[in-house]
Amino acid sequence: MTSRVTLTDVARAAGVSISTASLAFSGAGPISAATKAKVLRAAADLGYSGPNPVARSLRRGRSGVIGVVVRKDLRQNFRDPVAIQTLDGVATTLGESDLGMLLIPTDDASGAAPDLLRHAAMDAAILLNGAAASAPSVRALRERGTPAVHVDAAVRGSVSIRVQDAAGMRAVAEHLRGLGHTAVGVVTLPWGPRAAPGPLEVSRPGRSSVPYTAARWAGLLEGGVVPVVAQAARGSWVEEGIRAGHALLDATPRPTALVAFSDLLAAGLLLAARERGLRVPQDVSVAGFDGVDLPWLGGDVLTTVAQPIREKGRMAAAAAIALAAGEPARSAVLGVDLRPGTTTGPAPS
Amino acid sequence: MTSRVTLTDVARAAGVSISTASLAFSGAGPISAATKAKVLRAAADLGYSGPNPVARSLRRGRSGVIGVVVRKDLRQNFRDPVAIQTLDGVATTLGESDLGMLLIPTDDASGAAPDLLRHAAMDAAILLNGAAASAPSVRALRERGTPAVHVDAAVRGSVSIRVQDAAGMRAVAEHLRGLGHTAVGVVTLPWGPRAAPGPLEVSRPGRSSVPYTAARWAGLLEGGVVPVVAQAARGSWVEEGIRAGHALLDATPRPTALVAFSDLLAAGLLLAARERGLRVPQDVSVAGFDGVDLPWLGGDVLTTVAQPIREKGRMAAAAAIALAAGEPARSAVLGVDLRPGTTTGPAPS
DNA sequence: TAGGTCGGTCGAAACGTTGCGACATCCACC
DNA sequence: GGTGGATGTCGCAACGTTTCGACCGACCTA
Repeated sequence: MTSRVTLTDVARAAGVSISTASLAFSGAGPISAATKAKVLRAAADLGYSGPNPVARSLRRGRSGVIGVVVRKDLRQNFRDPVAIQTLDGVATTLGESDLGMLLIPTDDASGAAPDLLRHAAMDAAILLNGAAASAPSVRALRERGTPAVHVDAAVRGSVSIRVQDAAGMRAVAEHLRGLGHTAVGVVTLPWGPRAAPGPLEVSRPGRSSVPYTAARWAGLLEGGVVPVVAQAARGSWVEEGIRAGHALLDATPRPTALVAFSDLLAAGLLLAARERGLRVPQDVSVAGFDGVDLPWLGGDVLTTVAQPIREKGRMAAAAAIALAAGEPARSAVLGVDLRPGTTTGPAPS
Repeated sequence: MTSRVTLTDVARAAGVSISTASLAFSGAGPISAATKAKVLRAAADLGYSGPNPVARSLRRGRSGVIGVVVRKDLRQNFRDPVAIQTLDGVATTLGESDLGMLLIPTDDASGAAPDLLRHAAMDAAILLNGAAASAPSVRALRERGTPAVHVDAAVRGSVSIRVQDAAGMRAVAEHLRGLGHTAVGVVTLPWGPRAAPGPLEVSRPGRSSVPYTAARWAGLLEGGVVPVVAQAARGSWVEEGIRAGHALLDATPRPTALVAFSDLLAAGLLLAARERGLRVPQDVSVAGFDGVDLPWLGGDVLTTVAQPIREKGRMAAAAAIALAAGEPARSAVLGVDLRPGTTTGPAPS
């Protein structure tokens, strides 16, 4: 039902050859103004709305679509301001090049890549958020020969766009040490696709299989902070922060500072502290990671590490565009920025 | 660079005709197990990863892609839990049919439909959130002959999926009247693409050009509540709720109840009231619309009208799938449900 | 043994474009 | 007046698939 009328019909109606009619639309190649007008006129008369995109793609060998691989549960995915801003950056840059953005939800837990990923028409793919960098997805793209850009994860032989996770967390650690904190509690992002959420053995937590989670933990240690108690979250959600917050504040001796691997988690920590009647930062300091806006936090300004999220998305899109065109693309690691707020202060004596 | 090897190569390598090789993949039509295995074997050897989706689409006359038209600024769009859940519903249902989801950001303000909307390959389109139902987008789809499903907006001659906006707001109005409130302040969703945000003339506000905003306002009146003061928001954001909340609470006499056209706005109202040291609901009642989770609200449970957001998305997707297949689809208006919480109470005497 | 059926395979014709090379036509210039 | 270069226009061959109808054995039934 799309368009029954084709370029052939238009050409016939205009009294020109198909090639000429094509020129009138593609704009590439010499064509007289008169002929062009004649063709466009005929097209309008027939209700022809431009060349069939599928046929054009086939002929050109490019679909004009970039696949964006996201977590299956969009609800949880998009509840995360980081994911949203990344996506926004991607959309902005793709839009500037008039490229389509095909959303491909994948389920990390299931062992197989979705059909869409294996069969949809696309010139390149962007795997968002590291989480989607699960083996099946990556393998499926390899098999298809579709070039891929990984965000927040380094994959051998692929382009990746990341931020300085370790350095950022190191800065937080040093900030807290400078304030005299020695008893620090931590809530991390999920430790791995199949790792259980909840208490984490602080002495030897093992290495997280999520690249940025591992890097942030490492940064903490590099900065000289060895957490006295830690919790792994199920996701970057406020509720998880609240839950973890209570768990961490139950520890004895009570930590004087809490660090979260995301701002949403940090917000949860803050709320948990408030629920217990603890003053922030007098009784307990709280720091996060990401640098997103949390307008509902009230007067507090969260101490956090700002990462250039939107820029990350833009760079990923730019890389994907290059790869789609057959050009090389470079990986990048973007800088982060410790932004002290009102939620961290000197350790209580 | 996608796949240089084609079905022709595979057929040759397997020693069968191209048609037979095609059958081995499409599965449609009779083919002996032996031949099929032979073909798949040859395909694996050559690194052939299945039929080229573009060529298949051209031949089949269907692209397997549904366009989803959203507001240009994804950041603001996806900050809205309603939009996200709708999208989640759409994604779920499309995923079940292995259909692709092409995100098409549109700028309502600009007069033209984006190139993507006019030229991308898709079998049908879903216009989300009413906001995207601006004339240029709709016209562009009409011209292309692409069937469209409108969410939260009724467009003549198109399928639309909506909720009972008026009835929901009427229920809120009756609820508040039952509690004895007579001085009610309101913050609405944007009044129109070009309408100025800020104070609204309550006696004759004019008709909102946004369908659901108009319907909710009408519902309020039907329920017997004539606002004593009103503010139009710029969008469904907490910050706007806070701003509007202060403006509304500045009115004299101060309203005893505040109604918001969305839960995010209601959350803002709540925060504004708290900032002023007002007790909710003893000093002022607050009600919202949507029924989304706001885990960071603290102990309060917002009185609101729950709408089946995810279901709305699913129905829109189902309708789009039907239209894409050339089948008819029905419009629908989904029911809503007043859910009294702890934020509304008797009017102070 | 002849006729009918059916499972399996194949050729060829689309699907709707684009772009290369060929071919006119015309003007300018020596 | 002939040569050369623009300038438009056109035919034709892809692009990689699917699908329709034809074909050909083999098996079944009368």
